[in-house]
Amino acid sequence: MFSIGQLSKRTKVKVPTIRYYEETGLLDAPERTDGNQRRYDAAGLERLSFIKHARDLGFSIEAIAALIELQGHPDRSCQEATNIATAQLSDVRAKIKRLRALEKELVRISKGCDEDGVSEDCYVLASLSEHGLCEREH
Amino acid sequence: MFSIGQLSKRTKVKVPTIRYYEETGLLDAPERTDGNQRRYDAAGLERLSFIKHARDLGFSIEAIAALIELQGHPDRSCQEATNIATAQLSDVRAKIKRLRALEKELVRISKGCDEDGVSEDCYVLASLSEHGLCEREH
DNA sequence: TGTAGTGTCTCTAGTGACTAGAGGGTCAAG
DNA sequence: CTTGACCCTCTAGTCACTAGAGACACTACA
Repeated sequence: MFSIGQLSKRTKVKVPTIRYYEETGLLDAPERTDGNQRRYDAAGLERLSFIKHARDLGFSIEAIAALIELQGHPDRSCQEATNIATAQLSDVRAKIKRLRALEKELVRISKGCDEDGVSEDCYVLASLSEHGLCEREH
Repeated sequence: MFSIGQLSKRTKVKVPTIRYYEETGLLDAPERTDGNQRRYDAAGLERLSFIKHARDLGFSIEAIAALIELQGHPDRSCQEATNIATAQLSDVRAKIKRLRALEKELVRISKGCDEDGVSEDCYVLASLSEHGLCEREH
């Protein structure tokens, strides 16, 4: 049995975050000592590791709740779990796409003035003022 | 002079967001009609367009406040504005890098089971349970 | 058994950048 | 002068936590 602090160290999830997961129902409420402190078993550790891993991959709490729900239903697990993962993947890809557009624009903007010290019309500021200076939508 | 709704339409910034910008000091409080409604002039429109554009490029409110501050100081504008833009650029690049790692991992995970319908050990769920199945850190 | 020090408890409030809703007042056209 | 669209302030909610206060529990050592 682990205390919340030990669980925190093993999973690298902070103590208040663990309590937050419990509050939101992602994590089952564990047993308590006589003094009202939480004591976790191996199942709690496993569950929290799962959550941590999914969060690291950017899944929302909601998506994780759905995945956990599926763990209890092996009959319909695989396809639905894959769907959730695929949705997460397109989300990530959309974000990448958008960020790459921003990257290009920012490169263009910041190249404008940094070469010859002070110019009276700052290209960065001018670019932000006039959308017309942009090469594409963002 | 524009009402807040007209300003909203022109800039595509929602009305409550405009009020929020005013509240946080990003936007100057405009004149009011006798009936206490906001009336904006061209300067207000320009300022809000600037903010919108910078937000679209992912600058934080804090960074935008700094950029606005610089607009009043042309003597030290350029270098500092470029620094802010460059910081934003590295931020964007860091995010892209991380997302690309996630993308790879998600591709790997979701390829695991979607081919032959139902399998009793869902690879998606298994992958999330065991970090050891991952190819790299994320 | 006492005590010191670390860990844990609950509760409230704060983060960033908004968004939603209630309950009212104002403006402009017809 | 009424109708309907617009606007006002204020509070509370979003997501996924994070921070802090004030109190209580556990453990190791003397």
